[in-house]
Amino acid sequence: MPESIEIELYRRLAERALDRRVVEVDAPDAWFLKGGLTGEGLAHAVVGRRFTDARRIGKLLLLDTALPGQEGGGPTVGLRFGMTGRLLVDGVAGIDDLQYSSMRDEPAWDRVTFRLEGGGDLRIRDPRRLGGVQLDPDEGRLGPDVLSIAPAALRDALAGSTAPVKARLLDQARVAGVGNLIADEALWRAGVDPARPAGSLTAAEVRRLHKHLRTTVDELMLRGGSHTGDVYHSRAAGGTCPKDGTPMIRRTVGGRTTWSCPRHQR
DNA sequence: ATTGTGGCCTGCCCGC
DNA sequence: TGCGGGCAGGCCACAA
Repeated sequence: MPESIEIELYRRLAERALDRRVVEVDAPDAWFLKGGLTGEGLAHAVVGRRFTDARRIGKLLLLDTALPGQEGGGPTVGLRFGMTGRLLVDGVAGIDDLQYSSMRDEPAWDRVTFRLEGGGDLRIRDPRRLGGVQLDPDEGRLGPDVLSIAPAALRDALAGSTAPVKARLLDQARVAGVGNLIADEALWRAGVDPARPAGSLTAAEVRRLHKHLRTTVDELMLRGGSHTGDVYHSRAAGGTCPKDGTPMIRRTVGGRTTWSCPRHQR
């Protein structure tokens, strides 16, 4: 599913749409528009403007707008992809292989399309409609981004909490961009039990988790997705730990299906 | 405030 | 071969 890794790849793809005037907006699915936004409101906000910047905070993709010849001043379009949303620019997909979604070329799943001058478009295609589009989303609600979080910031995000460390990692207000697969992979690499109270981690464990969070995201980005982790294929019945061969255990932690190694994750 | 739970969405997979 | 019940998880509303 799209986590920060996939959204970052989407962001890079979205840069192809920069500095091209939006000539039309097609938003056939009212449910997909969030925060009271309507199709008319979205069209009014962006038609005649161009996207000036493609930014990302966690799993939120942000497209800034401005009138031609101006630096800014237009609203910001926020795109969320849920777990099955894909971004397409000029018919090119940002991700070839998206777990739990469908790769079928099905235009009926296009929830919002921005048509650009000279042909071409930027569209969000989401079979399960778990994503959404919003104007000027509150960026302040998101914690530091996992791609750049500092050790001290991770420490602060975990300190003093009785919630499972995995739940804290998945809380976008604490750390932005960690999804279920990255959380399981990083905790597995760091040898930390996902169910441990977040505040119970020692300083050394937090440093270790920080290191593995960062390297996990970097590596999986190079490999092409959040489903390319070392432990990914062990997240199934009968799966064994790639480190020590111990049968993996499946639990619900932080409300999410969680796979971990009972031997080396402590 | 913090933490946990349930529901939303629907294509796909599995077993019958 | 067709059918139907679970399943997947990001996000939000709500409860305690």
